[in-house]
Amino acid sequence: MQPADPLIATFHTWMEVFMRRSTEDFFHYSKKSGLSMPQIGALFQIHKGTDSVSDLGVGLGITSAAASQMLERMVQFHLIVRTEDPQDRRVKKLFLTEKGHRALQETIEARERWLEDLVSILSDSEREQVMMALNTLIEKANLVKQNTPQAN
Amino acid sequence: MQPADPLIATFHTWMEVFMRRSTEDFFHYSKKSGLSMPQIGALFQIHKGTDSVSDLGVGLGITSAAASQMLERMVQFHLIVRTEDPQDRRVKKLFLTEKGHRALQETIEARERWLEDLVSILSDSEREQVMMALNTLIEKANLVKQNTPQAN
DNA sequence: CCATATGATTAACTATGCTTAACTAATTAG
DNA sequence: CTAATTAGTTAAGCATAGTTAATCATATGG
Repeated sequence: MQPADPLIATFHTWMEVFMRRSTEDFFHYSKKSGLSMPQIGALFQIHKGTDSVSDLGVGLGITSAAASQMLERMVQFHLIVRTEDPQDRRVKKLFLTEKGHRALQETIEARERWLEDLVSILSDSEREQVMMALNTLIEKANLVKQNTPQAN
Repeated sequence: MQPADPLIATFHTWMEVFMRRSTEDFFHYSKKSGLSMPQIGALFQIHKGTDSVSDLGVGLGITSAAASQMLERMVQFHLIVRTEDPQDRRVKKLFLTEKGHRALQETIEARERWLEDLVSILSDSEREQVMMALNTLIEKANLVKQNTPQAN
């Protein structure tokens, strides 16, 4: 159960602290914005590049029927636009509207609010240390194998 | 909109990368486990120390009626136990069961799976750098003002 | 003791999110 | 041209999650 790698263990501790602080903000934002978690998930998927109804279903782990129904609501709320693909008219192309983009941005910002408080109490040398480590992580994250999209 | 502080900006980038990778895992776990997001939120709250029905409602941003109904289901699923407070018999004390603890642990682990891949491609010096930075963050996080629980 | 306040539950109702099954329209294969 | 496949939608039905309003039991203040 306990990870053997001390760095994994440290990440584990950090995640616990991090989740404890950000989850609450996240839920409260979700409530205030009127967006449900599945809807936020859909915004994320489309932001990530998913652009058809059935792919959205795969990304969210639901049937395409469910995806279609959820989309219908989100289109009505003007979070997403759904247009016909001229190449294959059976397919619907999905895009975030300006409102959809803004909503997604706000969910991210909601989780970051307390990070600002955390950053504000770091000394200059600590800031530099954290900055370098994060940049390392960001750089390396791009090298990690993508979640194989068609793997089931 | 764009944060002036470069460390905040770096955190922002890291969060975007991090969210992109972990949100999907999280949703899939939620599906597989049969736990809904509000239920996971409830487990988190109780793990955090919330131990009465109305406080849980406040923590989740819902009415105590809704909290009571959700608890009833979760008690039936043996995720939570609900006992009478002998001090004040109107109050119900809430605790996670062994099963509840395990479920919560798994939600955290689901988000960490890709972190293991990330850690595995770090060099020794990078590992040390990240380890030190995380320990700094963990230590400082405890000094940040708690989310004022009764602030509305 | 009685009135009031508090914590939790229940009832009635609504919306969302999901499923399966049936259907429509468009594409592709023969 | 027809048959089969694919993308998406619609319908029926169910569970979850939320609301407000009413109720019950326990505490508390006079």
